[in-house]
Amino acid sequence: MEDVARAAGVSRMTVSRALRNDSPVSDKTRARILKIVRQLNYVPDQSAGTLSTRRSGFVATLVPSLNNLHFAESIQALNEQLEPVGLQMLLGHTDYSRQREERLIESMLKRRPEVIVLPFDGHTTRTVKLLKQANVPVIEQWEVPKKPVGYTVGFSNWQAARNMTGKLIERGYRNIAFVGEGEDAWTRGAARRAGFEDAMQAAGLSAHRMIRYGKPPISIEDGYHVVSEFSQQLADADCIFCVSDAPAFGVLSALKAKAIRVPEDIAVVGFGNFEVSRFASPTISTVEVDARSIGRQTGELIRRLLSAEDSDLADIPRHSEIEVNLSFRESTGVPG
Amino acid sequence: MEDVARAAGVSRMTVSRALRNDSPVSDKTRARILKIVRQLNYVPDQSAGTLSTRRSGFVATLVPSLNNLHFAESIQALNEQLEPVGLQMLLGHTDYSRQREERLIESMLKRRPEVIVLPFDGHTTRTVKLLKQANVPVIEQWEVPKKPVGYTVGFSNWQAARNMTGKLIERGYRNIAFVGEGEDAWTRGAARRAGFEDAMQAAGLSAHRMIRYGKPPISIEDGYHVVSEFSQQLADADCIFCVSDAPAFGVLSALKAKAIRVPEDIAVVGFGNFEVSRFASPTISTVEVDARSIGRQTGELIRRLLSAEDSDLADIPRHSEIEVNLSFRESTGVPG
DNA sequence: GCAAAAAATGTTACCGGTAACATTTTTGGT
DNA sequence: ACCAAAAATGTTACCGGTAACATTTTTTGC
Repeated sequence: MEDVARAAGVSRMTVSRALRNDSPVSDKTRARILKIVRQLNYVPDQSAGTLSTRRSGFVATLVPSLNNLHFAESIQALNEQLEPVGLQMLLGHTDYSRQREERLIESMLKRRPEVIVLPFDGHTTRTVKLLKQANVPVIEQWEVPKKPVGYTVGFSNWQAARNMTGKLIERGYRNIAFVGEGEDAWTRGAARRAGFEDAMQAAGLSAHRMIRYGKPPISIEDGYHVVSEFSQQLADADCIFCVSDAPAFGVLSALKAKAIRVPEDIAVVGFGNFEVSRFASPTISTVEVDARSIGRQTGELIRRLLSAEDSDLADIPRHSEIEVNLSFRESTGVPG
Repeated sequence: MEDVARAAGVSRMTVSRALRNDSPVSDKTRARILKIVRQLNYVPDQSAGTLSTRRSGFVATLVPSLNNLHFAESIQALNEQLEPVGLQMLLGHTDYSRQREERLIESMLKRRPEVIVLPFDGHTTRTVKLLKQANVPVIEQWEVPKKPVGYTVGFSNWQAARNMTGKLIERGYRNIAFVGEGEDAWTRGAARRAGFEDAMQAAGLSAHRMIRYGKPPISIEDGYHVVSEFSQQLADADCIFCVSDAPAFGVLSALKAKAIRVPEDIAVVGFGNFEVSRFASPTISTVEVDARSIGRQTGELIRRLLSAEDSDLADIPRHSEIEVNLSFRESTGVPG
C-alpha cells in the first residue's frame, strides 16, 4: 500500500479511502489511485483491515454434512446471499457429532466471525456457552429448538412428520412402519420419529414398527438393507415412512427386487423432496422441504442483522418459519 | 491477552508462547497460563496472528457447484484432511462461470490463502495471471489441464469417456447417442463428449447422435426431458451415453414411462457412479470416479506442500492421477 | 561450587491496514 | 475578492498478535 501511495503521490490513508467506496475522495484522485492499484496488482490484506475495524467479514457456518443435497443446497443459497455484500463463509461440517461441533466453533471463533450459523441438533453445554460469549448473532437452522440461543430459521420436524402421518392414516393406512437412523444424536430425525409416534397414538394405532438402522446421513443403501434385515417387522406393514428420501428410494429398490409392488402391496413415503423422488418409479410421496429457502432466508436475516442500527435490532423477528408441504405421489397410490 | 498476562504475572509474549505448542515454555508456567485462559474465556484473534506471521491458515477452495454430490463429497474429504493441521477452508462456488471464478479468486486473495484449490474448467486470462501472482501453490482438480498453473489432481475425462465408448462398441453397440450439456463452458463435459467422438470415429462409427441440452449441472430432470424432445435422434439408437449419472437416471425414468425396455430395447450409461445408479432399476452402468479420493489426495498434497522445506519442494509430484473404473451393470445387459 | 551452556522469559518493533482527529484545499454566497 | 462551510487529504496512534533479539534463570559437567 505504501508503494501505491508513493506512486500516486498521496498518503496511505488516501489510498485506503480510495479503495472503499464510502469515504470522501475526489473522483480524479480515486481514479488515479485505482489505476496504479491495477498496475501494481496490489491486493489489500484483509486481516490487517479486520484487526483495525474489528469487522472480519466472516460468517461461520456449520452443516451436519455436505454429503446430503439438502445441506449443500442451503449452503449454496446462503453463499449467494453473502457474496454481494462482501461476506465470506467459513464452512465446517459436524458429521452429526456434537463434539465436533464444539471443536469447530472453538476454532472458528478465532476468526472473529460476525455471525454464527449452525444446524440445531442439540448442542453440548460448552457449545452453548461459547455461542453466548461470542457476542455475535447466532442463527440456528433446520429444526427449531425449544430454547434457541439466538435467531432461528426452520420448521418443526415433529409437526411435519406428524402431519404426514396423520394424512397417511386418513388415507387408510393402519400398519405404518417408520424407518429412521440407528443413533439418537440426530434430533431432527428423532423429532420426525416422535411426530410419527404421536400421530399414530393419537389415532389409536400402534407405533411399534419402528426400525432404526444405519448412522446419519442415512443413505439409499441403508434403506435397501432395511427391507431384508427387518422383514418380520415389515411383513404386515401397509406403509413405510422413511426419515428421508434417500432410504425411501433404497426401500423402493429393495421391494422391487423382491417383487413386492408399490403402492399395491405396500406404500412408501420419504421426507425432504430430493430430485430423485420425482423421477423414481413409482414417484415417491414426500414431505417437501425447500432447502434453498432456508439458506436464502438465513442470508437475508444476516444482511438485516449486520446493516441494522442497534435500535432497530429489536424489530427483527427472532424466527423465520420455513413452509413445508406434503406431496402425494404414486408410491401412495396417487398418480404423479 | 494483556489480561491473561497480567493475571498470570508474565509478559504477553509468554502467553503467546504458551498457546502454541512449538515454543519453549516451562510446563508449570504453561499450565498456569492455560488455566487462566480457560477461566477468562480468552480466544486469540487469528487475524492479528496472521498479520504478524504472514501465515493465514486459509486454503481457498472453489467448486463449480455444491449442488452435485461429487463436488460436495470431495470438499468434505478435503476438509477432513485440513482440519487436523489447523487449516481453514474458504469455500466458493463458481456456478460454472469463469467470470464468477475470477471474481471469487480476487476476493479470496485478500485473505492471503496459503494454497488455492480450484476445478479446471478453463480460466480467464486474468484468472491465470492472478493465480500466478498470488505466489502460493495452485492445485487444479478434476480435469487435468494441458498447461497446468501448478499442481493437478484428477484424471482425463477425455480418456475415461473414450474408454467407456470403446468398451460399449466392443459389446456390440453401434448407434450410440451422447447426452451432454447445452453450453460449452464446461470443459469436463466437453472433454467427455470429445472422448466419445474420438472413440466412435476410431471404430468407423458415426457420432452424429449428439444431444446437447440443459445447462450444468445437468440434472435428472434434464435427462428426462431429453428423451421426449430428441425422440427422432434417439429413434434408432441402441445405447445412450450420458455425461453424468443424473441425466442417465432421468433418461431411464423417461424410457420407463414410454415402456421402452432397458437394456433390451436400448442401453443407458452414465458417468460418475452416484449412489443412485447402484440402486436404480435397472442398475446403471457408469464410469466410477472416486470423488472423495480427489479431496483426500488434494488434502495430502497440501499438507506436504506446506510442511516441506523449500529444498524438498522439487520432490513433490506435480500430478496425482485419480483412478477411474468402468462399471458395467444391468442397464447394459450385465446383471449386478 | 563455579563457569558455560541451555532453557525460560522479557523487550521492542513491526505486520498492514483504519479510526480519529488535524490540516489544507475547494466551493459557494454575497 | 473575501470568508465561512464543506470537501479532500494528511498525521498519529492503535488494532492484537509474533519475530527477533536481549536478558534472566536454571541446568549441566567437572
